[in-house]
Amino acid sequence: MGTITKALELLNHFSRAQPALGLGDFVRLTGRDKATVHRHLVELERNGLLEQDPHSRAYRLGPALLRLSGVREATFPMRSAVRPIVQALSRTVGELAHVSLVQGDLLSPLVHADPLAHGVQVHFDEAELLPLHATASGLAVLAFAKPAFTDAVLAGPLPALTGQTPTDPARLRALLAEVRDTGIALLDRGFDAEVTSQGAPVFGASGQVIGALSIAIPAMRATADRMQAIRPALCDAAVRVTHAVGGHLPEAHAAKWRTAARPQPDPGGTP
Amino acid sequence: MGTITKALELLNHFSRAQPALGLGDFVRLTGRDKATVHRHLVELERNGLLEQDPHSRAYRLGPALLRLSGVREATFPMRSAVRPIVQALSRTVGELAHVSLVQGDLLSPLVHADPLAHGVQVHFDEAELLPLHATASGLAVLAFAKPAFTDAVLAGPLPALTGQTPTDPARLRALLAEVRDTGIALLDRGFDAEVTSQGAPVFGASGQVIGALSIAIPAMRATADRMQAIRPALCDAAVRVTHAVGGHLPEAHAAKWRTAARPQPDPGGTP
DNA sequence: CGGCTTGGTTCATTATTTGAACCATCGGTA
DNA sequence: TACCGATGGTTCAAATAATGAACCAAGCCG
Repeated sequence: MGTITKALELLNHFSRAQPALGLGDFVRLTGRDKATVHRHLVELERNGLLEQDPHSRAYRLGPALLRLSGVREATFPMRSAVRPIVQALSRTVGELAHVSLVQGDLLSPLVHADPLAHGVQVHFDEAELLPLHATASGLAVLAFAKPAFTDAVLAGPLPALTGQTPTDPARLRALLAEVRDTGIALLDRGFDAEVTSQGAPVFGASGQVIGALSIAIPAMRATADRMQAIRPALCDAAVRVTHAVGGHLPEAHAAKWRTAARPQPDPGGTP
Repeated sequence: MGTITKALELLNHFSRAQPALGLGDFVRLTGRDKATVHRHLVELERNGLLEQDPHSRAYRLGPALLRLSGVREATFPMRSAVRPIVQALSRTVGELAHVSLVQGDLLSPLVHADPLAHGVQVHFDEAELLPLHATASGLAVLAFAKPAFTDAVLAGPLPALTGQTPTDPARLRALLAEVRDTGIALLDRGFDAEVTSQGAPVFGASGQVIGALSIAIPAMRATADRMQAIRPALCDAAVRVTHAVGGHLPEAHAAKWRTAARPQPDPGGTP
């Protein structure tokens, strides 16, 4: 891993819950030497990616991020193109929906929409990076990613976040095969002990997976029927998101969703 | 200069006018070796700060910026706190106004507001970093910055952007003395041959300068009277911006503005 | 096909990052 | 006042990672 990555990874420790971190916090979080971390922090600050509170000496995300994200949205308005689709989906199914994009071997949230239709609601922090092996979004990505990428992820550490997180590579491969069949990933309480989610891949301009669109439901409301009922809307929205980001849906996938999205005609099995 | 800074400086070459750049472009812009630049680009991409178009192979700013800037604004809403003040100022004086913050030895725009009151209007690209020695904002900053900082900047290269750019350190120091006197910086056609601007410093929590609020006017409309007439509104807005960002206005400065902002009672000179 | 441009890779050389030990400062406490 | 423990920050020899000249590959154009 290069120095640049080591420094940039510091940025990923910020979240809504932890908007400011001190030198010591970073040392604990990264396990790196204090001097190293400090130099990285100073260099990030010099470039405006961080900002140091002159009194508490804690670091927070810097103003350059606003400037740069502004340029991106002004010239390549992916978030604003995707947001209405996610909002519409969230409204029609009455549950939390989000689009997240692959970043290294994690998923980085792009937008989420909260329908606020129920008293109990899945909580989503757009700042937190999501693991690939423990989320429906991640499975949707892994199932359609280049084999080399999937292999690399399955070879890496696969921490169990709940008692139900799939951590065995063999079991994960079986799950991925299912996802490839249906075009949709389903994961019950793999990331959070009280959440079930269902996701569909989102593709980029040359037909490669770039992320996923998912719906997260409190496990208590997530009956098999309900999950099935959601599918058509999910597939439809995933296609729209793919198009909104300038992506191209592989024909194989389009066909899959035309059938998979349809309510199962006969659970007993058809020829 | 560290490796991290070298890599992050690549991000500063993007703008609204140049939202995507190829490897060769960066090599030309930075003067660094192709291999080096390429590695930096790859590492920035891995961390989501850049994104590569799979077809054209050009790089553009990445989606991680959206996520990170979202966290910053959610937890430390500086931009949204400042925007209304800048908009109001822009509306009352009928000219372009902007707040920019110090970042290394440049200014990084935070917000700008366009009143759209005249046919001819100053154009402002929020993505472009501004030099300290050639802008009213920069002079406002240099005048009140720590001497070590000002010295370092004046010792560095001071490129002439127009025929009127002050590039002589001695002349710059004279200008800064004037700025310290009035609390306001005025610069005529130093950055753009057709623009005059006037700026006031913005202070941080411990009373140090962190940036400036400026008004930029097409030189043809910038009569001395008009520049003078603008001052009270500019000072007032700068105080509000300082407070909005959680900053503290040094008492010396507050006093200065109370007098400087008032229309000059007698141009002939008073005791 | 050959020449030109652009993106990307290799590997010996070189400069930069690294980290253990050290210093400074703050807040609390006797 | 002196002491203590925490926290942020700095130094300099040792080790590792960054560098760039030369090279390869793919697309484009006549």
